[in-house]
Amino acid sequence: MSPLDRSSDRAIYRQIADDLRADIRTGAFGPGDRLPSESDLVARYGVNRRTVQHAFGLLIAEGLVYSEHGSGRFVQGRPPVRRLASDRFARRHRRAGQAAFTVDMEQAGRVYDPRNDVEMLDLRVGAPPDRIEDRIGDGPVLIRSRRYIVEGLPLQLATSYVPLDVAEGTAIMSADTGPGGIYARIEENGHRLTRITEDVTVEVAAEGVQRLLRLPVGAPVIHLVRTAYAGERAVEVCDTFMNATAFELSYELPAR
Amino acid sequence: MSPLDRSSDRAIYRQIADDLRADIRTGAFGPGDRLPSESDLVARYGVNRRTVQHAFGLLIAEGLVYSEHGSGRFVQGRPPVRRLASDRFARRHRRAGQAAFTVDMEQAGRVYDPRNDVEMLDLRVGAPPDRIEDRIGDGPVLIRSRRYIVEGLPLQLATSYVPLDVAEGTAIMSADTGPGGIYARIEENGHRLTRITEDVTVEVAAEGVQRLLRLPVGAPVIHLVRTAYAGERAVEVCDTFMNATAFELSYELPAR
DNA sequence: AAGTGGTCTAGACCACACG
DNA sequence: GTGTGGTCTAGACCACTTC
Repeated sequence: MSPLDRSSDRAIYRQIADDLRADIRTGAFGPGDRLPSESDLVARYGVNRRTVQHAFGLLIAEGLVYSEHGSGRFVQGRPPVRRLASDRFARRHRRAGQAAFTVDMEQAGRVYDPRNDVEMLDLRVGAPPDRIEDRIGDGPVLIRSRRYIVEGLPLQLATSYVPLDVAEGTAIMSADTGPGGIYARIEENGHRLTRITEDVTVEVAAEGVQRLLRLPVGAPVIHLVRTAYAGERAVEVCDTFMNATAFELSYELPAR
Repeated sequence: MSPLDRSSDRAIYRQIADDLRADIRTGAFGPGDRLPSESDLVARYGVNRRTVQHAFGLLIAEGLVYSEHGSGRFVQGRPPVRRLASDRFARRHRRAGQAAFTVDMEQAGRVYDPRNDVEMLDLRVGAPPDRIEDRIGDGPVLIRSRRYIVEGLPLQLATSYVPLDVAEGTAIMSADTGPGGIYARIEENGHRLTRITEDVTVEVAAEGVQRLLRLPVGAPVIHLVRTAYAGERAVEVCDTFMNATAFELSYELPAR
């Protein structure tokens, strides 16, 4: 730890954040370690508690640290999962019985078991919300909301919308969609997928999302809307919120 | 404006943020409008100034509001630019003399002139940094750093690395790369592009990036690393930081 | 000069976690 | 109970913008 430079242009809270960041990067504090408490740092630097909190606010926003009320602040673990968009939907994976998320986690070397680590939040027939209706039409759809938990941390919320006539009579209607996931069932039902689009934005997590992903207030999330087409028809829209610090999205484009 | 509910579980600063957010969404304050000052809100809600600041902190993190020291806080304008990744590198655009960024801005209806709105930050021959060397090899490269300004706002920083033998003798070496941009010149020089990869992460802006993009402290940026291949060889790596609230990334994938 | 936001201090009450 | 972080108040000094 370096002493504070009170005469510096750099704000005190930033200097403290710099110190802690350096300690984490050099490995003085490893993943999962508890960082010094607010009162420790107040004593060490001779500053106010709010100033220490301000410093932690930065590190938390950076995804380097997380806070547990009543317990302490800890170094965030694992690096991002690389999500190979152009490979994860490959038919060969579906044939091998693997859904896309499982492919990602396996390639990232994470411990993930689709039988235990997916929570069904909602499963019903209904009308699509407005911004999904633009993509999939206004007929009745099957709505599947689920939360993916990896190594104890919720990484992703996904809500799939499938036109009822596409889903009906398949395992898409039930909690367990079977090997290869939704896309395998859609293709078995006679809709051969031709192309998939993904639209990616970065947003600050709304309150529901923030709570379900166990994120700090103000944390960014990746909002990804995927649309799968069979010919000209959209046969699935998947609305996904991902922990922004936990993923790297990887795409391959043709150079037409 | 609704009154505060002091007995609510919802923190005061969040209630104030909710109020202001609603006023912006309903259009009570439009793009570019100045919001009430801290002292206005202190008087209106009967809270401390720090609490008002905390509320603004959320709205700023959301990209809804920006702050000008000494002047006030203002409603952030324009919606995100949709960046059609699968189309923007199409050869037909290069043939038409348009670089990828120009294609995006034109499709988004933004006022942008590549002759005035690109600042060259760096243009030299050197060694690639480590994380780029992994992609492009350790030979000498041409390094081009530029900042893209749209309607007065810096939206993107991009640093291109091109192996010197690919760039030499072309307009890539000079400030103005000519119609169709770098990729047009690379292809003219005998390297036909075969594929492009893009790796996307979300990060909190480091200080240099934050200043150059005129972002608030702690703001998220999209970090996009694009690699262009001619056959097996990487002929350009472009390291890009984008204002995360200003872009929507749009991809199309084959359903192989 | 007056108004604005940026930062910092001092002190307080609360909710949550852990032993 | 004790320690932890979450929130709020009161007051202060500073830097920047505008008139």
